[in-house]
Amino acid sequence: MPELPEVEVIKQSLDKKIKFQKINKVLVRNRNLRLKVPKNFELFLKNKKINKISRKSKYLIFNLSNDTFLIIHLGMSGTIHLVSNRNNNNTNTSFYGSLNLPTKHNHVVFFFKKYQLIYNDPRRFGFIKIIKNKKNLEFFFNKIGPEPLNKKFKTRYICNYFKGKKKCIKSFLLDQKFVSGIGNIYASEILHYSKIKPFRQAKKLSKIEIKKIKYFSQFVLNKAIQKGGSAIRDFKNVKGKNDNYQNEFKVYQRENLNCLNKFCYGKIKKKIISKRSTFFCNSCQN
DNA sequence: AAGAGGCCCTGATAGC
DNA sequence: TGCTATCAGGGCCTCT
Repeated sequence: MPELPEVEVIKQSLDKKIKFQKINKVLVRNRNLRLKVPKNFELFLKNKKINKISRKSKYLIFNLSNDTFLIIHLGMSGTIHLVSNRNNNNTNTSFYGSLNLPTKHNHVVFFFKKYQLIYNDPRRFGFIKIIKNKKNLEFFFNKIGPEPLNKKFKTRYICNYFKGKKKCIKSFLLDQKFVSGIGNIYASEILHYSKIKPFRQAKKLSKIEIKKIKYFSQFVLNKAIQKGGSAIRDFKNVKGKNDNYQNEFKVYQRENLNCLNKFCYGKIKKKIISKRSTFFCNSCQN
């Protein structure tokens, strides 16, 4: 379940390896991703150069030659692997998203001079899409709200957005139209830091509480990026098991364990909110 | 308009 | 052992 930090880590890693490289060839093994990979996909990308790699919320963006863009969304089980062409026996292989290249579900392969970039996605909730000019790109991202790390994510913006909204705060943190980049794991973590119960109604939050949510959204995401993302179930990070944000989880998947906050004797509870498991402390979150 | 719920999908795990 | 049920989750869609 790659959220903003995981995608950022992938972006930074890819930047070092395939920026300014030319796509020599594309192989599509399975077109049935969340969006169908079009028939002319391979031909269209052939010989296009990657001029820039960026990220917007959970989307990876490749700026290609001729004002075209390739965007990749990893859904919840998508991973990206970068395999060196020099050794086909998988020793000294560079990869992102998993410690080993899976044998199944390698749906799309991009061939570069030195590397193969492999898009793997068992559940196929992710997609790869070509966008043909900057205006269309802007239109595509218009539907998406600001990132927590963006200047637009202001206390005033949040307060205004929450006016009259009965939906709970946890649901809003997952609502990409309101704020983009937070997924189910970090939403629980952010609310625990903020000491706010996930099922509180958005409109009933005080300004101070909203400031806390804003602050800890940034805090948690930044810390996760620093740690190289989280290695949970489908997502494993290139930096290895000992250095990732998973070890920092205060509530996620800690049901019935003690709250880690000093002087708090509460227990972590699990509750399903809008079909997603949500973790919180029954004592120190108000 | 806002919000609730369904759906897409496969793999891991639990229970019988 | 082998079957079925359940859960995991992001985002888009439909319905009220």
